[in-house]
Amino acid sequence: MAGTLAVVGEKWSLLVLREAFLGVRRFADLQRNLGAPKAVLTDRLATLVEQGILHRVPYQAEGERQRHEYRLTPKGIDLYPTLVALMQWGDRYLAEDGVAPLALEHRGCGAPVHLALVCEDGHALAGAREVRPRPAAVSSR
Amino acid sequence: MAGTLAVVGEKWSLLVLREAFLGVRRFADLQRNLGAPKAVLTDRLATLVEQGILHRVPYQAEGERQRHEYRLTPKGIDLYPTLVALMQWGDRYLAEDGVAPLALEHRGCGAPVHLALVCEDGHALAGAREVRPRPAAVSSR
DNA sequence: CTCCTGGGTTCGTAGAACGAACTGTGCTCC
DNA sequence: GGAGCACAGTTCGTTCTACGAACCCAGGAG
Repeated sequence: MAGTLAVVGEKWSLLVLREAFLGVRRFADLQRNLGAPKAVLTDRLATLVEQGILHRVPYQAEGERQRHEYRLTPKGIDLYPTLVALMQWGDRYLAEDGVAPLALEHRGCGAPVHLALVCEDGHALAGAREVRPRPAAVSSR
Repeated sequence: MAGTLAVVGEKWSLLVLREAFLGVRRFADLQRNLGAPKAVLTDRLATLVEQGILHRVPYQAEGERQRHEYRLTPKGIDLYPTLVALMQWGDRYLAEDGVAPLALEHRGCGAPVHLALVCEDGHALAGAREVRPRPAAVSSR
């Protein structure tokens, strides 16, 4: 977990990924939506690419010169639950008007989507208190 | 989501919360386990308390003077899925020996626990691609 | 030829994190 | 009853990072 934070825990990384999940792929759009300094954004994108979370893809729009855009790799897509978890907590505790700014719905069935803790026997867990952490192997650290 | 990151996105906050979920409550233990500078830890604990995520509880161990410890509030406990999400991703992509350093099991049934995306009609979703984001109300932001 | 836009890089400054040293308080042990 | 110790901080000086503004370069449009 510390490792994950080392990879995506820097100030703008997760916000960049949120934009990526919303379909924003181009540098200028990211910069405008986030309001981050360009230098920082450049750096965050570079480390995300380096970590294999984003992929730099060249493309060419009609009547424009070649540019490149940033797309999520499968490794990046697997960060989705993390983003959803942050969103849900924010919706619950920080939504001023009681309305979440972004709703997630199941494509096709239309019902709202949320994260749940489940165990492999199929039980749904109510909360953290039903979970017991168990250290795997006794190693260093 | 940006709000959530503003609250718990600073460098050590989520690590402090991980320790809290593992039962570490005392300043010195946190400081030892995390290796963070004391000044930073003091600051992070103060803001977490201020945000209502931790609670500062005085206690008195036998034969010791009064001290205080930090406990999770319900608001803090609701951050559990976020922590689990980060953990799962780290286990999948960063575990060197292929073994997760910490397993979560369902108290009572013993089966491994993980996070799942579900919709309110009870369908389990395979991944981010089955989710459609829908902006709620068009406001200022 | 000049302007504009996308995607950067290069500054100087302001703020944050770091480690080490210091403070204070209530133990226990000699 | 004084010395030492552990816990919980605070203070201090240095280093690292973020920030905003300015600059650069390429290609297309006017």
